[in-house]
Amino acid sequence: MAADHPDAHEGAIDDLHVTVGRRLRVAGMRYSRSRYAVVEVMAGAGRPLTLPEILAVDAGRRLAQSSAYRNLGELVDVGVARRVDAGDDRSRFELHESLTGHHHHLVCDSCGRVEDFHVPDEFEKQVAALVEVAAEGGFRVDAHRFDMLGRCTECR
Amino acid sequence: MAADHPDAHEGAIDDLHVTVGRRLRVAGMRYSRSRYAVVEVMAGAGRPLTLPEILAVDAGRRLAQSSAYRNLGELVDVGVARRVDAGDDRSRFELHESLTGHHHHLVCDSCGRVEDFHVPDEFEKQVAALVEVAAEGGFRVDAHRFDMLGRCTECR
DNA sequence: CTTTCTGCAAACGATTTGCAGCAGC
DNA sequence: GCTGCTGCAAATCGTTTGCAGAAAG
Repeated sequence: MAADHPDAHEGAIDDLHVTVGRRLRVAGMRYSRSRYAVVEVMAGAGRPLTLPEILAVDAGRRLAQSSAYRNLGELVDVGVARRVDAGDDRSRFELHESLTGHHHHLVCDSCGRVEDFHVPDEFEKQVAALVEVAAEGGFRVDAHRFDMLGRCTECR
Repeated sequence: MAADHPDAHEGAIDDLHVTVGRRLRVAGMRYSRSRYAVVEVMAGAGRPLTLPEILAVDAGRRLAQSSAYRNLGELVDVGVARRVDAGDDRSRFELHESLTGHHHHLVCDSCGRVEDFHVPDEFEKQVAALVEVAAEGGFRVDAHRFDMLGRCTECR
């Protein structure tokens, strides 16, 4: 539902894989089937997924847990994926914002589910102002994170 | 913001301990020396601390790691402390916002250090508007989290 | 005294890593 | 063939938990 468009144009999912393949190659890595599958799953989710969730969706492929973790770590390193923290003990992963567009999250304290949430430019402008304030204090801001925590529709 | 505690008056540190003691008592718990020490350390830090940091500051008291974790968990349960997530693998703890006031964080990606950061009301108003949007979508927002990630003065 | 803490050590669970064999170019 | 990737199992590491003895009230 939240699989909106991101940057400039970017048409189909094909472009996504082309881009991912390029980023991996630049880093001297191969775009193996496992990695392709993991990217495919994240692209189709529209929200950050835990590793068990990624393995489940990709069930038919019998990808080893350790390989999935390894792949995700590498995808994060080359700027294709991002690790999302939801407060519970497990990490979640989503495609990097350079591929899906800047957004924030709604985190359910009950079930842990995380949904994407897009905010108006107005809000981001305010953030830009705060980045300035932080810079004046000697802190160089590279990114920001805004999450709203509460109860999702299922858990209310 | 945050679940308001009726006894959340801000003032001297004495008041802090009185308040903490009351909240624990209400929950049928005692304000033991260990818990007092942990609260004291957090109050003096002014930023979220990891468990090793808390134990270090409180070195002279030889508090067992497991007890510290247990105390912190309980303090979180009774609304005296809050667990802060900084992206790395360890949790950080700070006094609950009902005791210190609402604020956000600056997180250093390099050293992991987390600093408190207060934002103008203007910003919080925007957040309130977003909370409305989320509510319309069926998500009940109980709290929010805004962090700016980057390099602190030490690590630039 | 009775109930709630604490310390110690063992248990946990998510994530990481060493290694031998398989796949990609 | 090289080189990099995968599966398997063992190793990590922060955090949690079971218990018996030590405080708090």
